[in-house]
Amino acid sequence: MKPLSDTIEAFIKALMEEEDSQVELKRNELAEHFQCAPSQINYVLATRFTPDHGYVIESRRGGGGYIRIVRIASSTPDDLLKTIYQRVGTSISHADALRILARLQSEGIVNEREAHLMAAALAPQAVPLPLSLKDALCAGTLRSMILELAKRRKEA
Amino acid sequence: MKPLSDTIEAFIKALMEEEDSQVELKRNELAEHFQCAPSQINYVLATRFTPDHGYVIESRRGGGGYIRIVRIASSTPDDLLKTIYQRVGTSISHADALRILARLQSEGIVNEREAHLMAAALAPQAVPLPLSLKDALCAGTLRSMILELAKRRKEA
DNA sequence: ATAATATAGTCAAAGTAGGTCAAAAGAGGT
DNA sequence: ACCTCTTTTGACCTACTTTGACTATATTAT
Repeated sequence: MKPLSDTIEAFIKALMEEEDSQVELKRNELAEHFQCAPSQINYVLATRFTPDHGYVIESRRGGGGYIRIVRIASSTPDDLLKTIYQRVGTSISHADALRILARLQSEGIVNEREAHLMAAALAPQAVPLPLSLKDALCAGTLRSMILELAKRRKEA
Repeated sequence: MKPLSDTIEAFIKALMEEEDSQVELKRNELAEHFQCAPSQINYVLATRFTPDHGYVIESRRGGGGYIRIVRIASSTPDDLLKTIYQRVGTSISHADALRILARLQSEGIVNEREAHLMAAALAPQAVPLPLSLKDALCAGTLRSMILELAKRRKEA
């Protein structure tokens, strides 16, 4: 049984397909539709529609309130790589790193196979490291791979 | 009386026969079915479905969690991956790791871009680690990527 | 203005599910 | 009996999901 979150995510993405990379929805209606707590919607947004994923959320409360999800217009791939590189910084959680990989794939900068390969490189290794170091290592590896991608773009 | 582990192993293998060398199962359900501790399942996986045995495991926790077991096919490139995987072991020098990447590329298992991406993941990170750990980390990362390649060959 | 109503946001707790590890139990060999 | 290897279990851990109580903000009615 797939978790509701996945279903809601797919639902929203389907909507975005139709409407030019942008949807506006009512939190309560959506929650009603899926028979779940309204905050469930927030959870889905927070875990699957973050800026790392390439989305921006706008919303308003009160009467006539809404939630708008906008797909960030992609600049050139090179700019994007630069931005992401900086975002990674010197420490990043494994979960955030995976979000960035999803982004790279959805932007067509890497294909699915490459994304999985990169994810494999980031997998929590059997090397027992203190948590603080792990995030640093994750960042270092990811940055290194991003640089490689950027470099190849130049060469091509 | 045959140990439970053998029975569970056989059960899983039978499942894999039906479903194209690939099963997805719920740890708790399986444990329930065999009236054993859930961790028993992990034991079976750890002792009978390792990469050395030709299997790769993926899993997810939380609601909707699962364990997927994928059998690595045994055509020639797969055998090579298997061999290389064993060669890597639990510790490998950076230089040796790069040689292995060269090999993977010359065998046509990865293309140049992928080889470079993998090399980037293995680049000595700016994380200060004792040399012994670095080689272990290098091995872990490389093994992880090799498994990913093996898995994808199966899926393709 | 103020109050009522309609939304959305936050956060922590509960729920679900797999992972790890070490100790206890069992089986076989000497 | 004793040692060793394998199996089995349970306590504790980590990760992901779902919910609900409480909060914040906007609109509408009085």
